[in-house]
Amino acid sequence: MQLVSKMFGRTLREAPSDAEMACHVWLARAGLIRRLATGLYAVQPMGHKALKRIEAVIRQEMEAIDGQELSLPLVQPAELWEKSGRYNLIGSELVRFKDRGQHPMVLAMTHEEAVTQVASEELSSHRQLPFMLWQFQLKFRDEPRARGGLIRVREFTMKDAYSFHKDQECLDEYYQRAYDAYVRIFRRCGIEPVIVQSDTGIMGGKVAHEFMLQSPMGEDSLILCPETGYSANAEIAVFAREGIPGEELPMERVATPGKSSIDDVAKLLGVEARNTLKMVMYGAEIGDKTEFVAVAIRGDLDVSETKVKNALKARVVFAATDDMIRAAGLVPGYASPIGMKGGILLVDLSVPVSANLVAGANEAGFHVKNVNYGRDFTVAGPFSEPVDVAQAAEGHLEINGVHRLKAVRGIEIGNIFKLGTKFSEALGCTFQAEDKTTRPAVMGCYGIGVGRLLASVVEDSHDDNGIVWPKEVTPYHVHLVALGQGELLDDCVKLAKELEAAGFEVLLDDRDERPGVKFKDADLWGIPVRLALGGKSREQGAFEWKERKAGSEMRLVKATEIVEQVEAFYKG
RNA sequence: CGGGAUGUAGCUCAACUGGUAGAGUGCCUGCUUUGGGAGCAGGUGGUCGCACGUUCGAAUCGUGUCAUCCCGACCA
Repeated sequence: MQLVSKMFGRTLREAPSDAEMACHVWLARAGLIRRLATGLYAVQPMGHKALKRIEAVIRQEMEAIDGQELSLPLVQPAELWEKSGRYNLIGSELVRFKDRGQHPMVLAMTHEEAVTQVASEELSSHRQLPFMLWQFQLKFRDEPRARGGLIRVREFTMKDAYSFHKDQECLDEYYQRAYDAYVRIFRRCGIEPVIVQSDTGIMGGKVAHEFMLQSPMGEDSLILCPETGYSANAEIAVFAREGIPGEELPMERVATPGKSSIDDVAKLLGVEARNTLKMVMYGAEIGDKTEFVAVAIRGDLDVSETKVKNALKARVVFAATDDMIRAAGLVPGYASPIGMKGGILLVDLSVPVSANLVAGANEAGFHVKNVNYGRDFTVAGPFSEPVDVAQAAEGHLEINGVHRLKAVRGIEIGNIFKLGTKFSEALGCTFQAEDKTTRPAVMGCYGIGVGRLLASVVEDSHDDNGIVWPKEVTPYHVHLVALGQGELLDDCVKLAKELEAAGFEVLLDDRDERPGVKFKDADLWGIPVRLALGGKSREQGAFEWKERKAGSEMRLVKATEIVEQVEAFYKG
């Protein structure tokens, strides 16, 4: 048993001033985490216990889908990352350094390279496939912006799993098993995940899902359609454009002095934002070239940079500078697709279905009315037709044009990804197939940030007084509160030993403190079952049984029946 | 990397117009108290982030720097 009087870590009466999110406040106030530096946290003993419970759940589920646990190094030779092409692809979030022999090294931010390298050394025959390797391992990502306590940190433990298959079909089948295992993991942690399709980027994969905790504090925007079941991260969500039909009118140049924003222009001309055409300009690194890219999109929509990046197969897109814009013959604030010279012009699907838009005139202080796609301009560059580069939002039509989409926020707590053969090809992870050909393994990867999941559990399960642990991940099963010393405390120790003999972990508050202090701390720590022993209950040979969850009533339970009832509670 | 803000006791925060450091809480001691963060008394605890400058004198003004937080950009 853990005696509170001896437990390292104390509770705080007030939240640290840097705590914004509820999970950060309660983890800090309960003494489970302490900040060491930006994005770097110490997890104190009680927090560590909860982490280990979460890991145990994950380990069970990984074993249930035939995963084999291993351990790969955090420090890796840069060479490995050069082989996969990510050494130069990834920016400064990848920490690079040299060891004493001046060899370039990195701190791994994920382990695809290492696991593929290791697999390639063992794999030779299709008979060995499929297999799945996984680990709990540190990752280091020098995030430009850590936030939310454990929600977004720089160093963290991730459960990362990698599966290897002889073909796509086998991967597809396994992917579904991993998907189901993920649902079980989160439910056992008390979270009902929202599952969305997610960006696969240029990593070579085609299908990926993110598991989200729905929360207004989430960093991601999710698009859901309750009627059709469609769900996707907003950055890739598809939707039907509502057109603006009309007979094409002659273009007309109008003065709009000092009005360069969509809202200002629309107001001045007495039209809606949806009747305008806006140009959003980017620089894009494609291959080893930097290209100027202009996106023409209807004024009521926002550009999804993820979609732009994917459409262009670009590594990076960034906001274009005024110089780049002028070099393409465009006037910042009054840019128009008509008269653009050079570069790539992407046109969103919203543009061709909308008649007589107001666009810039490529001349400061002027716009042009009644601009129509096809008649007045078309796409330029590698694309022959308009593409989907708009960000979906609340109220848009789902792709079939029948139902309205909903938007919610979410915290990403896990992802699964059909990687394909990108890494196995790059690192030579091949095998001999039945037909004697040599083929690269088809891979999938599956990640869960353990610390972020811990924080998400708390974010999802707390009240005004502290944490409310779900049964499966609570750091202790029973919190015994001794409201006195001497024989009364002896009785508590006796019960604690009985509970431990039955396999439960017990926290015993043996401090010589007033009851109020103990109850306040009990609420902060949030152990599901609190058993208090005071003078009155002791006379009746009973403990006061109080559950942490909302609305539970206190009741007396005879000391002799406690173990049985705790067993029933945790089985139920 | 842009925009905004903040750095004073372990924690949360005060300190006017420049005059030499405060409260609450925590921690230690004693007495009283003992069912929802007790009361009284005494005590502990700070190079006012750091550097330079202005000044007779700087927590306070200026410059620089570092750190932290928020918004955005970024996020295999």
